[in-house]
Amino acid sequence: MERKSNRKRASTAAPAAPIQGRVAAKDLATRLGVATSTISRAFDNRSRISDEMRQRIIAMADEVGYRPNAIARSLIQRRSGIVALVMGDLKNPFYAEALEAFSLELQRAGRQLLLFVASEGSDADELMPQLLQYQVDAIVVTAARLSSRMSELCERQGVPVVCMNRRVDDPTVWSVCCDNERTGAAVAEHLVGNGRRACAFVSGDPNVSTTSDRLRGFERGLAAHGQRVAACVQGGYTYEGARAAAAELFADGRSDVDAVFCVNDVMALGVLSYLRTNTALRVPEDVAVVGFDDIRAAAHPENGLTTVRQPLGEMIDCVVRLLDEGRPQGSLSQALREIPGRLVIRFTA
Amino acid sequence: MERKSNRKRASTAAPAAPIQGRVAAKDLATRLGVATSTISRAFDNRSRISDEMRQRIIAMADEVGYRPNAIARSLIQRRSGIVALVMGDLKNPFYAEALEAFSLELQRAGRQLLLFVASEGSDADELMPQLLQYQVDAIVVTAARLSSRMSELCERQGVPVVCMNRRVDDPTVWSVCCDNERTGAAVAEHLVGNGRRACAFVSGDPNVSTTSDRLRGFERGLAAHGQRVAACVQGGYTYEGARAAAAELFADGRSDVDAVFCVNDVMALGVLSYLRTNTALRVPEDVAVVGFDDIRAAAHPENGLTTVRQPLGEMIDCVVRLLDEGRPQGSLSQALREIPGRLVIRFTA
DNA sequence: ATGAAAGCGCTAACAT
DNA sequence: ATGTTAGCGCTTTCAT
Repeated sequence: MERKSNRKRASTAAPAAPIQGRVAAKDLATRLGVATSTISRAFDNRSRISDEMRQRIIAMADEVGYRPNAIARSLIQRRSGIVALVMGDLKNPFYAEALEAFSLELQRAGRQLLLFVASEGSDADELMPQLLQYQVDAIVVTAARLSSRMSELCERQGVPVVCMNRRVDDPTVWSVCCDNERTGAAVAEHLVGNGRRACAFVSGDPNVSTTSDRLRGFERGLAAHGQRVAACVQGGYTYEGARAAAAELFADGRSDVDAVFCVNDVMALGVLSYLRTNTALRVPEDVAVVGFDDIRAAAHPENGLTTVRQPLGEMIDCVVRLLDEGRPQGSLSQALREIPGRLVIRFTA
Repeated sequence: MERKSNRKRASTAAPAAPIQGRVAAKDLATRLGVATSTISRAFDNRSRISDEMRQRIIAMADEVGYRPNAIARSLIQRRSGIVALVMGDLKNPFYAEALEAFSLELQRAGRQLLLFVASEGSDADELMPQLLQYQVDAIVVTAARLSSRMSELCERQGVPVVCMNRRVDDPTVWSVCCDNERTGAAVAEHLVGNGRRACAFVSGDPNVSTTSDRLRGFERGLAAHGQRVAACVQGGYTYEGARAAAAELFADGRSDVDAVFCVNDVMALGVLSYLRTNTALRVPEDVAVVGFDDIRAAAHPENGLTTVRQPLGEMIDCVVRLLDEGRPQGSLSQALREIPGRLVIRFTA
């Protein structure tokens, strides 16, 4: 088996030649005295080929270490098998868990995951052109903004987009969320039901649906009992941000706030930390704290955080199913999948 | 501009046609009355092409939304620009942080990241063939085992492999680690220096270098002061596992153990939690706790965990640099890059 | 500086 | 059931 490439190897500044000595279908075909198309068929289960021939080919392939080149296949099939995932903050364990689950689910489906991280502040826009070059079959966006310009770009290329844990006002893009508004209301019910009279809200980015939907529900739930949100501060989605927010909330040392609903668990843990290490206020006696996501740390005994469990598994399943649906065809509401979340009551509220 | 594909569109069970209406170099070329090779040159900076021509082409490309197909380019250049990353447990914030940093670094270098997660217990082996099909330029493995059979497979394909946070006894594979043994010894020094007399060790998988190297250093450091490891229990790398390990360690209620060194922070936090919520032992007065990694939660005021900071940024930089080096050529020790870690003293030891 | 032509490795239509 | 042929979209010689 000699190398048959007559192309001169770039001996210039090429940063190491990664592909070399690979055996191609042609090589196998020559060795076995069959056509390359037969080789191809041996690796396609729905193809008519004799069992005996397939055996021979697979055996030889194993021997010489042949596997079909997925890049070449993608080119001709115009389907790469690759799904792009644009993520925001992996420091939030919720997204790390989501990523792990999503990756496992895709692997099971025999698809590949091309990962992009939208760094602090930046949105998904800059990454889009780069990612489309790789002919991904679909794009999943979470924890990052997606402009309508980019949505149009994807539409033109015919690439389905699904936003996870984000609701987008765009009927050409799928959105998969927890039913944020209803669960927001449920949190309010729970707090008021336990006699809380001054409920504060610690938000992330108020322009993101995840935050605004939960807040709207929370307000509605409070309003049902004649209450309003006692205070609304920004926590920037982070533990440190939430500590600062808590400092603001309980600054004078005897704020009347007796409950805090945080838009995610990371922030709830920050608030908890502040209350416990910087104030004399007791949780839950003096102040109740509620989070959102139900990350693993929420259940740790020293935290015992009351929170809303996001149905991560179901959300992921839904996302993966939508990948094969193409782009949504119907109305805005048809492009939205809301999956019920559940209030998990532990010890902080 | 009409679609020029005469290939019949599979109207069978094709799960939504992801690629459609895309504009190719040929289309651009026709519109501009130039050759496709000229289009190609306009997108290659080191190519000789007149500025004016390039302008025209780029302008038209922007107008019609053309971008070169990276899949086709990969095929001909035999270089995909894709790096595969095989990760283990993303629930450990250290790996989530590592992933985020690595992704950002690759994006900066204009390369793509194909992510694989080796699910619980499974190793990287099953993923390898699948991943090699995609003609990745290099493979980074972390938090997963890599068999020598797989290493050989990669060698045959000429694909460089670098193991991060893992030391592998294979001179054909790069290993990038913190200097685990030295820092393990430093932890022992610190504990003994503070008067500890019965130091326990909470390990992960004893067959993984990360654990065994740290333990060896720890033993050496203790031995220098005539001490030995008082007890060695398994924590399985998890918070829950570490709580169980701590329960074992302090079962009789008055174990003589006065220090615990955990092979990662997640476990150290588990031990801390157990001590604080299930025993009357005070940290650090009665028991010292030391972790490894310096994840963000270690610095949280309610934890104040003394730990070893892994030089994550430097490690990532090193990994990315090695990707362009091809496979290591020299001896085992030349294939190993050890980067100094640093003991960060907070309040638990 | 640009064009023409070959071909990366594979699959799929069309033959037999 | 297998072979022949064309071509996916691009880059890269080789000509001009």
